[in-house]
Amino acid sequence: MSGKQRTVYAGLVNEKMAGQAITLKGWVQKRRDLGGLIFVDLRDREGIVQLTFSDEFSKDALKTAERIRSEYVISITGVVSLRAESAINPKMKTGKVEVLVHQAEILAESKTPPFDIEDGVDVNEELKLKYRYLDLRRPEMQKGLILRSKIMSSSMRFMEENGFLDIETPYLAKSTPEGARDYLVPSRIYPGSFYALPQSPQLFKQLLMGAGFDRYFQIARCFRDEDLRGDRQPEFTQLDMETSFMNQGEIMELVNRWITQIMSDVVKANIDSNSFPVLHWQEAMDRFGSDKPDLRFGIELHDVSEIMKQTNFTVFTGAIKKGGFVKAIVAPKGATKFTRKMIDGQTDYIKRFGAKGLAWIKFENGEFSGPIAKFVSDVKGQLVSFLSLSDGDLVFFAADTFSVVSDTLGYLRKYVAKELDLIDESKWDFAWIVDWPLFEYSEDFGRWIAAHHPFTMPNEEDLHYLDDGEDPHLAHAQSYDLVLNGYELGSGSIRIHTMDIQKKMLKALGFTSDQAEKAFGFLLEAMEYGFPPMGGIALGLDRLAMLLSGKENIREVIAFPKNSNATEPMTKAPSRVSEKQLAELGLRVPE
RNA sequence: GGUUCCAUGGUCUAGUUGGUCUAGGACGCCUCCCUGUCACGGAGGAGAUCGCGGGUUCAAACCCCGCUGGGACCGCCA
Repeated sequence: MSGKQRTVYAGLVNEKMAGQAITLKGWVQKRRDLGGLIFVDLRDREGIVQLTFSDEFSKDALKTAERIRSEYVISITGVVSLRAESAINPKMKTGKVEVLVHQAEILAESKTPPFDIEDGVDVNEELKLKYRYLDLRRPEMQKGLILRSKIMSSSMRFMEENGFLDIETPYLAKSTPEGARDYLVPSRIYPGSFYALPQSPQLFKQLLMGAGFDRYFQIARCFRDEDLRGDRQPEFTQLDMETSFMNQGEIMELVNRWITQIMSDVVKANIDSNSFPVLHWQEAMDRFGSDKPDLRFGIELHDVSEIMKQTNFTVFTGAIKKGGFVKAIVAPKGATKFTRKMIDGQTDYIKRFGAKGLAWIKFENGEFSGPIAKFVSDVKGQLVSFLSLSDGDLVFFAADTFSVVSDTLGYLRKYVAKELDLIDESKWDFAWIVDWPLFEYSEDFGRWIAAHHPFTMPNEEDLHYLDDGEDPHLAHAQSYDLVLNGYELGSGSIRIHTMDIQKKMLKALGFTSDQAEKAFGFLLEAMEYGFPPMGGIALGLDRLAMLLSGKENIREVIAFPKNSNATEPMTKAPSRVSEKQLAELGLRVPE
C-alpha cells in the first residue's frame, strides 16, 4: 500500500473540494477507455465519483488505469476538479466534479464477476445468494443495511434516553411447549438433552421485570423453525422491550414516541403518532378482513347477509344458514378494468383460502350484469344504496364462514387496490390493533391455544371466563399489535403477573398442573416472590427495515439470509457433520 | 405436508403448431483503434453437452414421465 489514508468517501466528493488533493479507495464500477484518456467510476459505500486519467496528470497513473478492470480495488490520489459546463452529468450526485488522478495503485485484482454489480439487476436469487458479498456491493443493498443500522442506533438512543437498560438473555435456552417449532441444540454433557434457541426472549424479560430492572430493552435474535416467506426468516431480529408498572395505554404511548423518533431519524418522515388509529380486532376483521389491515386505501368489507337472505341464490342463503356470512367489496369504477379473464384468475386464486367460488356483479347504466345478476335483481335497490354503488362499479361477494370470507375479501381488497392504483406508496399508515381474542382454536392440536402467548393478561372484565364452567374462548386480551401498511410490525401485551391467573390460563390451555409445573414451573415460582405488573412489545426489525427501505423481501435487509428452503447457498448451511461430532453428542443420524 | 410457476453461453433472454436451430439477440468478456466519456464509440473474436435421467418419434431446447435446484403461495409462524 502507498500508505496514504483515505481522505474522503468517493460518494461524498463535492464542488467545495475543488482544487484539493484527495485520496480515495474503492472498487472500480466501470472503465471508459478513450485512448489517451481514461475515465473510471470509483465506488465505495457512500457512492460513485468519476476519476480521470491522462498523461497530462500522470503517465504512470494512466498506465495503471489501462490494466484496471471492473471490481478491481484501487487507491488513488488526485485533485478535485470542477467539470466544464458541457461535461456535467446531472444523473450523478457527484456529477459536477471529477478527480484528476496523479497517483494510482491497484490494491487487488478481480475476476470478472458472475453478474453485473449494479442496481436493478435481474439475476436469479440463488446466484445472488451464492455470491452474497458481491450482491451486497450494490448501492441499493448497502442502503438497506445502512438504514437498518440507523433504526438500531435510533432505537438504542431512544431507549437509553427513556431509562431502559440493555440486558442480554440466553441463546441456549429451554424448549417450551406452545408456539413455533424450536431449533434444538444437542447437549454434549448431557447426551439426549437439548437446548432450544429462543423463539423470543419473552420469559427472560418477564423474569428481569421480576428482578426489578423496571425497564428492559434488547436487540434480540429469535429463532423459529417454520417454513419461510418473503417476510419471514428462520432467524430474525426483534427490538424487544418490557416495562414494569405501565398499563396498555401508557405502553402504546411510549411506542408511539419511539416510532416517531425512528421515522424522523431514519426516513425523515414527520408522522403524527397521536393520529394512529386504534382498531379493535373485531372491527379490523369486520371492516378489512385482516388483523393487519393496510389502511392506505378504503375498499372496506360490507356485510350483506341480511339483504342476501331475501334472495333465492342458494350459494348465499346456504352459507348464511350454516352460520356464515355474505360480504362484499366494491371496486370503484372497476367494471371495465377487470376483465372476465382477470376475475376467473382471481376465482382460482382465492380457492387457497378455502373459498369455493367468487361471485361478482357489474353495475352499469343502472343495471346489474354478470353470472349472478339474475339472483340479486330483486334486491338491486337495497344493494345499490347499502353499498353506495355508482355507475361503473364492480362488486365482489364472498359467502362462507367468517374466516374464509375475511381471508378472501381481505386479500381481494388489496388486489383490487393494486390493480386500480389506489395505493399511495409514499404513505406510512400505522395502526394499533387491540382487544385480541385470548384464545384461538387449533385444528392441529384439537383444542384452544393461546392466540398471542400463554402469559398474556386477559381483559379484567373477562377474567371470569377462565373460571370453571365458563367459556374461555370468549375472553379477550390486553394485547396490542402495531401494523404498518398491512404488515404486522410488532406485537405486545400486558403480562399475567400473578400465579393464580397464570395457573388458570394454563389450565384453560389444557395443561395439567404437572405439565404446567414441568414447562413453566420456574415462572410460576417466580410469581410467588413479588412479581410486578408488566407489559411490553417486540418490533420486527427486519420487517421495519424492509418497509422503510421500500423493499419487498426481508432478505434485502439481512446481510446473510437463508433462501426460501432455509438453506444458505454461499456457505451451504446446513451441512452434514462428522461421525466424531455426532458421537460426542450421543446422536445417530440415518444415512 | 400441499398448490403453482420457472430452468437455453458469465448474466438476462428469443424459441412455444417437433424438422429451416449449424440455437438468435442484448449486456459482459478478450484483442486492436480512439483525448471528454458517463448506456462512450469503431473493427474483430472467444464463449452453450439447451438443469439431470428416462421415454415417445425417422427427428426433441420444444411432447410425456421422474428427479434436482429455484421463486411465489397455502398449511405452519405462542
